[in-house]
Amino acid sequence: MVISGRQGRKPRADVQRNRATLLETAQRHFLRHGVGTSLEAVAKEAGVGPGTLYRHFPTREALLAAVLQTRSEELVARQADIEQLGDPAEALEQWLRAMEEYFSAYSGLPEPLMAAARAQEPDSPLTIPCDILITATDQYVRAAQHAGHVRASVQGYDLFLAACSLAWIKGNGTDEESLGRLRALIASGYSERDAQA
Amino acid sequence: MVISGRQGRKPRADVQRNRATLLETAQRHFLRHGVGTSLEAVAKEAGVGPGTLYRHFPTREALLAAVLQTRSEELVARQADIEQLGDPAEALEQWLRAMEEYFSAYSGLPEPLMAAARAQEPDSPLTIPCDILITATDQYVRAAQHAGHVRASVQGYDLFLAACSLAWIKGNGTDEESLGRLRALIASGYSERDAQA
DNA sequence: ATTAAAACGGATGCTGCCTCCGTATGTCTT
DNA sequence: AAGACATACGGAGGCAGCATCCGTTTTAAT
Repeated sequence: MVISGRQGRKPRADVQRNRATLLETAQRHFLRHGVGTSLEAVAKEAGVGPGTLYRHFPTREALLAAVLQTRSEELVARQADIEQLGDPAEALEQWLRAMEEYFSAYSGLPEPLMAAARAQEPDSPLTIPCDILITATDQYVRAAQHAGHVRASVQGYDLFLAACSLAWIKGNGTDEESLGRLRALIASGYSERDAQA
Repeated sequence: MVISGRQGRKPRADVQRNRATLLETAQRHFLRHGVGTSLEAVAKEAGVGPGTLYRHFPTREALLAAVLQTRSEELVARQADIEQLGDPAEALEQWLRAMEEYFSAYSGLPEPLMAAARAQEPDSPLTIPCDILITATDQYVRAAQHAGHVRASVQGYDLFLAACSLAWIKGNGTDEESLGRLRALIASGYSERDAQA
């Protein structure tokens, strides 16, 4: 019996090449046509057959998760920026904006995110990334609560849902004005009323 | 040339019968399988061909609008209840809940509602119903503002969006607890801070 | 009963999903 | 360098749903 970590053979070169091309093409199509875009079209434009696409990414969600993975560096970068500023309330707000923008990148993204977030069993490739985001949100929330800026009843998960919703609304074409008002409304909703810096 | 209002002929009996059967069947399918259910299946179960369905309701949205129409009596009834209570803040809150429940009736309903709400040109059969709801919301908002219970910056449209979002979240399977917290957060967001009854 | 308008319904063409397997490609061995 | 073997490729094909079109049937009027 062989230890599973040991590989008897170098992986083939075309595998990684195809995977990279597929990811790149998928990202473009998701950007242009939303998350529901035709996977056949992606495969065709990537110059591979449908079978190859499905072997690399068995489901649409798997492909989506892989594309998001490559894009997650943005979020990490913004986290670094956010940690710079000392104000926990400001940090929370910026983090929520960062998530919202991340979620708005492709139209139709919030739906699968929500579906993955509620799942306990990681039955979706998006579940783990979602949990990471929720945990991160919860940390920002706790910090702001500790500083007396955010109501005690608020949970990170709640604000994750809120960010998802805002992204969903934005993706459905609502004007930036109404969106801004709603965002402010939510912010005012989670803020502690007599908060003073 | 005949005045368009005058009908030369009694409408055929099967027309109305089919229409009624289709609406009834569609409602059941929307309830069970969501708004995205197969229209072919609806037609088959209603005992008509696909052509008949599409003649009566040229698009999925048209069918949806017609189904919602029959269900709108609920909302009207709740409006009557709401007008009973004198408190405008309470009235607004109950109205928002009523809309949220109405929107949650079929999974996948919030999406087309949002799409119809933002459209200026009534290019969708849902646009007019949506506008009615938004206007009604605005009236509840104004009354509550006048009584000093709601912040001046809030608009009816904003809370319509909020109700849509809550319904969307609920439809995606979020537990009732988180949903309740989010609802409270929103309520606290639009309320005037120093409001006293 | 006849006629003509109006509605029916299903065959049809299309797109997209996903799988399966014969074939091609790349890697290791000698 | 060449053969052998594993691995990946790709596209044909089956399936489901959408939306349309037109020959046929049903219905109301005469």
